[in-house]
Amino acid sequence: MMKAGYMPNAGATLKRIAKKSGLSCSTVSRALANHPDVNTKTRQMVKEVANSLGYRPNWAAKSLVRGKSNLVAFIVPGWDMWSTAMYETARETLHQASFMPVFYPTNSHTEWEIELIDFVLTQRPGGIVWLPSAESDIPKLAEVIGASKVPLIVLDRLATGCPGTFVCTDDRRGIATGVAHVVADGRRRVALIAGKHEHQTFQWRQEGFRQAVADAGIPEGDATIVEIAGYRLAEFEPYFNAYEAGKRLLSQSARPTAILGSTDEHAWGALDAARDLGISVPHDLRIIGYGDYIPRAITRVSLSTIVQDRNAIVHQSIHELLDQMNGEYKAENRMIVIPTRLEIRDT
Amino acid sequence: MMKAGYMPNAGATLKRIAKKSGLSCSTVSRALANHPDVNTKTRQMVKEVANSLGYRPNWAAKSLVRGKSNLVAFIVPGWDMWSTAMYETARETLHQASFMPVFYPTNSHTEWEIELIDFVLTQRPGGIVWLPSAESDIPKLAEVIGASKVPLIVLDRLATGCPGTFVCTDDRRGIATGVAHVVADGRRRVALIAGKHEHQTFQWRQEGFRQAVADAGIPEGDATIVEIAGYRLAEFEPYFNAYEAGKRLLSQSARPTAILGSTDEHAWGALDAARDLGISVPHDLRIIGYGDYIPRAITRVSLSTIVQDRNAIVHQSIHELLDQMNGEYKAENRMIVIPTRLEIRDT
DNA sequence: CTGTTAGCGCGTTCAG
DNA sequence: CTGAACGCGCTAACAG
Repeated sequence: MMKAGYMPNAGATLKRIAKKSGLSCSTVSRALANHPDVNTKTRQMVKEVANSLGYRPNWAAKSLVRGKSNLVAFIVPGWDMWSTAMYETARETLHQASFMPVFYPTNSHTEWEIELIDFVLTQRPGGIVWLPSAESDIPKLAEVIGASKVPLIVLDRLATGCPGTFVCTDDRRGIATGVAHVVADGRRRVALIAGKHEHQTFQWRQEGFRQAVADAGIPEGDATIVEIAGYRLAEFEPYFNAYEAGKRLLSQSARPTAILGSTDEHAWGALDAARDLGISVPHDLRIIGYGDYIPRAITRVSLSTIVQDRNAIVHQSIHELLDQMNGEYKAENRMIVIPTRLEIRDT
Repeated sequence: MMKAGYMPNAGATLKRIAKKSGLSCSTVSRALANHPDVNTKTRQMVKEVANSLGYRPNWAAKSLVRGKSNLVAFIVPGWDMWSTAMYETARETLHQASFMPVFYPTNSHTEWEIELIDFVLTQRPGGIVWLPSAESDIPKLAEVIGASKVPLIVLDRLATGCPGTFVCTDDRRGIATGVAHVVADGRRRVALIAGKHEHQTFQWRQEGFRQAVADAGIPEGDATIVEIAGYRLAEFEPYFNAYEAGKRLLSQSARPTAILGSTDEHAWGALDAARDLGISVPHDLRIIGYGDYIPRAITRVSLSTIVQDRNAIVHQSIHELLDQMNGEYKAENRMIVIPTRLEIRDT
C-alpha cells in the first residue's frame, strides 16, 4: 500500500502490465529487459503497453532482488570544482558499464561525512569513489567502508588500513618541479603555504618542498613553510587564511621572491595579498599553485600551477573500480600515482 | 543470493540479528525503529547485536515496502555554484524532516537530463527540486515528472503545464533596478547581453530591460540587446560568448557606458572584454550582473550584480516542498516570486 | 518461447 | 510486549 501523498507512476507495475497484456510477470520482465528468448512481437507489444501505462521500473525492487544496486557513489567535496568535473568525466564510462554515477557532496564537516557514508552504504552501491574532505576522520570511515566490502577508490589521500585502491598524484615530485622552476628563474627566497592537516598527501608536498630547496642549495633561513588552518572550501577558508599568511610573509624585510601553495586556493590567497601590498607578480614575486581546479574563465589572472591531470586520475580510478567490481581483485592497498605537470601562466 | 564480488555488510540482516538474539524479525525491526512498545532491555540488546554484526538497514527493502523512498532529489546544473550552495542550505531542514537530499548534477545536455530524471523517478523520491538546465526540454520533462505525481519545485524557470510550484526571482524588476541605477549614474547608452534561450525567465529579464530604458527616456538607438548563444556552464560558454559580444559592443564608435548581463557570466565576459580593450571600469563603463553566484574570493574583482537571494529561495522551496509532501496541497502552478537586491561593488 | 514459483529485506497487520 | 504471516515489485530458477 502506498502511504499517502502520491502514487508513483500511477502505480504502473509489472503485474499490471502483465494483466493488461494477458501475459505473465516474468515474460513482461524479460521483454523489458531485452532478454533474448522472448518473441519479438511479444516484446514489442509489452513495450507498448508499458509505455501507455507510463511504466517506470522500481529501482528499489530491482536492487533488492539483485542484492546490490547499480549505483557508483561519488563522495566528494561539493564545492570543489575538481570533483564535479571528475564526476562529469566518469559518467560516460560508468554509464556504458550500466552503472549509475551519483554525486554525494560533502562539506568538510566530519559528522556529515559520516552520516553520508552511512547512508550511501545503506543503498548498497556497486562501488564508491571517495575524496575525503580535509577534516574527515579517514581511519574511522575507511574502516566502515572496508567492513562493507564495497569496491572503493580513494582519491588524493592515503588511508592506511583501508582496503581500497588509492589514486594520488606525485605530490613530492610535483612540488619539487615548482621549486626547481622558480629557482631556475633566479628566486632564492621561497615559501610554501601549506595546509595544516595531517593527510599524507599534504605531508608529501611539504617533504617535496624541503627536499627541493635543499637540492637547490637554498639556506634554511630562506626557505619558509607556513602552515595554515582552515578547511571549509565552501567558505573559502583556505583562501582567506592563505591571504593573511601571504600578507605576513610579504611584509617581512627579506620577503620571499617566490611562494608556492600546497593547493590552488593557498596560492590564490598569496596572490591577492601581493596585489594588496602593491607587489608586482610575476616580476617581484612568483606564485605557483597546486591542483589546477580554479576556473580560469572568471579569475582574470591565470594562476601558474602544478596541474593534477584530472582525466588521467578519473580514467584510472574508474578503470580500477570497474575491475574491482568485476571481481578482478588485484592486491590490498594498491596505489596508483599519476604524474603532475607544471604549467606556467601569468604568475 | 548475493551475486558476486562482495557481500554487503557481510549480509547482516534483520533475520540474522533475530536469530542471534533469539527474537523474531518483527521485534528486531521494531526495536531498531525505536518503536515505543518494545521492552527497553530488549531494544538495548537488539541494538548491541545489530552493532556487533555491523548491521546497516537495506535502503532498497525499506523503500520497497514503503512504496516510496526518503530521497529528495536535487536535479540541478552541476557546475553552477548556485546549486551546490542551495543543496547545502537545504540539507539541514530536510534532514530534520528525515529526508535525504541527493544531488543529481546536470550538464546542459538535454539527453542526459532526460536520462537522469528518468532514473530519479525510478528511485521513487519523496520530492524533487529541479533547476532546469538552459538547454533542457522543459515541457517534455515537466510532463514526465508531472505524470509521476512526485512533489516538485521548479527553480528559476517557468514550465507551463507542469504541476509543481515555481520559485523565481523578480526578473523584470531586478533588471530594471540595475538599469535605473546606471542611468542615475549618468550612463545613457546601455546594453544588455542576454542569453538566447527562450525560457520565460530570460525573456522577463529582456522585458524588464526594455521597460526600464523606456521609462528612463533613453532613445531606442542607445539601448541595445545582444542575444548570444552558448549554454554549457562547464565549458564557460556563456562567459566566452559574452566576451566576444562585449568586444563587439565596446568597439563601436558610440559604445555603451553601461552593460548589464542577464547572468553573472555574461557580465563577467563583458568585464574582461573591457579590460582587454583598455576601458576603465567603472569609470568609463559600468557593468552589472545578475545572480551573484560567482565566488568573489577568487575573482580579484567584485562584480556588481543583482543578487538572487539564495537563502530565501531555498527556504521557500523546501518549505513548499515539505508542505506538498505532507499532502497539504495548495493549488496548481503556484508561483513564488522572491525579490532581488542590487548590490554595487567594484564594477 | 512462456508460465509458475520462490524469495530478496523489510514493515505491518493480526493474534496472542 | 512479542511472534507469525503476508506482501511491496521484481528477477531467476525451473518446468513445460
